[in-house]
Amino acid sequence: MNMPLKYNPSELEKHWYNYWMEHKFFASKPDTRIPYTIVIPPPNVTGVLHMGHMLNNTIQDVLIRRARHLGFNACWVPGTDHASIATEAKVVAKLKEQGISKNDLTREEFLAHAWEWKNEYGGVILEQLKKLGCSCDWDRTAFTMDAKLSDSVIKVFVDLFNKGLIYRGNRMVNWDPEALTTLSDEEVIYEERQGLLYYISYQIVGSTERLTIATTRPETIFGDTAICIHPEDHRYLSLHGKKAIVPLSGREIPIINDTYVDMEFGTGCLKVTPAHDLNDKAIGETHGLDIIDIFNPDATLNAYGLAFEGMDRFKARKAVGKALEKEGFLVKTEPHINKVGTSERTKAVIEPRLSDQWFLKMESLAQPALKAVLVDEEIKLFPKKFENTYRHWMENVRDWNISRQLWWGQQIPAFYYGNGKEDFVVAENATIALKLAQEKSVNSHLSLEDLRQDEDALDTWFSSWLWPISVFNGILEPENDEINYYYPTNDLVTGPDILFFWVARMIVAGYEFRDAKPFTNVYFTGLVRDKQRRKMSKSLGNSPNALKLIEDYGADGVRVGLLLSSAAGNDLMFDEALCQQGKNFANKIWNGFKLIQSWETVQIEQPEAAKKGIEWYSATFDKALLEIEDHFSKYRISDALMAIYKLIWDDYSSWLLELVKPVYQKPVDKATKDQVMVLLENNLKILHPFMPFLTEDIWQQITDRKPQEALIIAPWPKGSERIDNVLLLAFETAKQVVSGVRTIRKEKQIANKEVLDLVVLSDQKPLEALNSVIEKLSNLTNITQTETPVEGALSFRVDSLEYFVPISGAIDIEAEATKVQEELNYTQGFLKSVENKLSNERFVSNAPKDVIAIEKKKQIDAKAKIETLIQSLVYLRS
RNA sequence: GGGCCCUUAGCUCAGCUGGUUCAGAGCACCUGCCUUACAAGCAGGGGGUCACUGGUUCGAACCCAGUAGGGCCCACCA
Repeated sequence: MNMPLKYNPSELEKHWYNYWMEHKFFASKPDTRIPYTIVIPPPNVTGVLHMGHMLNNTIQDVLIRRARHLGFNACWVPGTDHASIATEAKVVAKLKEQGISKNDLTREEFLAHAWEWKNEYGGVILEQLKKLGCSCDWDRTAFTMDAKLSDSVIKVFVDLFNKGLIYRGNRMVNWDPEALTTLSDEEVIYEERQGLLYYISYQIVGSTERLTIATTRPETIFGDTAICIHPEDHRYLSLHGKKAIVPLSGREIPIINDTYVDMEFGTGCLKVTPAHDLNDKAIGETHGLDIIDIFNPDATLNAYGLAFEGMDRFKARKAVGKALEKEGFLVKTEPHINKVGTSERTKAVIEPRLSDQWFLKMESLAQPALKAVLVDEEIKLFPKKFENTYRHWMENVRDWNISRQLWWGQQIPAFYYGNGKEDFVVAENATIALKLAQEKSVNSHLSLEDLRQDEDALDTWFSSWLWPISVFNGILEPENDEINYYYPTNDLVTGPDILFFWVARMIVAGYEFRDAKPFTNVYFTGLVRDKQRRKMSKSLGNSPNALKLIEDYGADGVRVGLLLSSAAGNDLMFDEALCQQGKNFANKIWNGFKLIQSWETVQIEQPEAAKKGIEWYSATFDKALLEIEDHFSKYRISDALMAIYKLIWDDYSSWLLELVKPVYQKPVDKATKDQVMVLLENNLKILHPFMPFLTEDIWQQITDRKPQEALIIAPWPKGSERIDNVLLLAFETAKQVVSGVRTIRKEKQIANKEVLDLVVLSDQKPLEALNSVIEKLSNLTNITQTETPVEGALSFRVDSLEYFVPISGAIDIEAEATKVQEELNYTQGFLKSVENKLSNERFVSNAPKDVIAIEKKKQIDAKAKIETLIQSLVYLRS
């Protein structure tokens, strides 16, 4: 067979992906096997693959492929999220480019554009996942606005409303003036901003007195409806019951008392603007204050802003400041750092705003979800530290604002039939709504035309929180076979940034709608950062092009590169060099295969060295397998990969292959080739989840295979329960001897080709078992034993035995003696510390028996070694 | 302001119930090698006061307290 010299990923990847698809290896249907299910965290439908997705989905693919090897019915459900706010913003921007304004379109027209956009670009990211090798069951691809998923959302809304958990309320909400919608608390990111604290003086009505307040937002004085002071503040006792005049507008507002005011801050006087601050609103409610909203939805000032009407809030802030200064109301300004809420999506500064919104009561819903993670441990979070964060959020969970002033999404199924506050009904559709409305209003003449559906859409997360259920249609048909088989799912792999948005809410939804957890394990990946530890972001332009990486390094190389340094929960400092390492690894394996493949076999006896080597590698493999299992069980994916990496690179390639390799152009015995091939196959099986393409390719090259023999579904190797530790230990010693000879070769510049002798100084029966291994790897003619030191030879020590390599030419006796002396000094020091320990009575009486035994063995070994060292020294200097 | 976590080799990180798997790994680095599978490689090698200070202990990277630095989450102080 002709093999290319180097591994060439791009063509092979396409080929094998098609092969897997063609034979439906990714597809899953309920059967008698145990299911293993993952639902993908659905990426934004209009998104493109970035490094976070790559990491995330590689891990999922590793888990799902491993589950397939282990014989589970593995099902990975892919899909996308409609991402209402982000997608709507993109569609609006695109329309704007075409000269179309959203305001000129009807809801239906706009949605038509949005769907068009979705249909055009919606599949892109999923196609990119295929390039990465993701083995999703693509027939199951779901979208959060598919008919069934949307119907599920509506059903759930109606259900929760009927349970009294959803309510409509006029509340202070987070308003994004750019997206023109409200945001949930979770979508607001607080940032420290340098600003100014303005000290403004207010005239007291009917007096020449003035009082000074401190504010960061002078533009909101037009919304002031009171000045508030602390009732016990001695400075202001005279002001109780008086009124003040708002500068610039001239309105009279009351001066009120409330213990909320912090006497220490600013001047101890607080201006109260109930429409634009949550606390002010609370004060306003206790004191029955008016509410004056001074902003338009886009955060420009409205008519209350008088001369500043139409001006943006930040421009208005400066302008008002100037006007106040000009009119003599501004006492001073001070630099001041405050925290400003910004929109996660648009980065716009959030404006607290009073409006009618829909809310979901969370407190009772949170209880089972809290218990499941923290008490029953039905759901495990990896790393565990996130349980603290989870607890904190869940215990202080606030009602969830679920309405958004957007069109792209599920429209809120509330129907209004009149102008009264309670003149609405909630129902799955207009027909049912009409019936309910007729009953509620006691007006049987109401018709469909009289109903107005709420204009708002639901928060995207209000559909994705159902994802693990709704992809199996478990809301609409709660007893269908699929949901009963696949739910609860097994693992969820996602970023910690959506712990609250998504993970916590899915847990809530799971218990509320299925009375069962949505998944068993949650694995949180780290954030992908660049080498300078900066978050990867579009604006910084530091995010590499994911597809370009796959082109350059191969999907397998990129997968390895990403996984190698991504310990669970730690951020991953992405460096392309890691992908290079992955690519190198692929090439290494490729070449290893090429070597075996090239061997001609003949019927000759298997060399002893090969036999021993194969035995040893089998044991090493079994041991590694246990270690790998352990890593997987703890979701230490990176460590599992590293264990395989070292197994294949060091143990398999550097030791085993070198050991069984025939001399150039000489044939090899059949047993060796066959056995090494089996070992290679086992390597491929455990590596396949990480490097699916390369491994499948080699697997199929080893021999012609039927589809049912494909590597992707090959059973995971069964390791031996008992590991031959004696052999492993003996081999370690042999390796050290080999290293010893190699070091001598290197130091004395003796070519590898030159055959050497090795003499072991020992009065005991020497260990001959692995001599064949040592001879082969060190290129020795034979190993002999002696009871006296060898003259004119270089020496080294392994454990308590001394080895001699006789060489022609002069030996630098002094150098040899110095080397021995140094080792003697070290060993004597070591012995002293051991003996100190052993002569310490408290150690002997307190330490466990086995620890003492170990120390005693150390003592004996050290003593023996010292003796041989002294002998050598005496001999060298004689 | 409250809570959680981190600090180990040049870099990224392991190090489990304190004791020979305790000072490790990968990469990077240095020195030889184009030795016929692989220079995308092979062989050999150097490198750390385990952030700092104190305590507990026969024994501390590991437990406790404090200090310094870094990160994350939560929170309405204008």
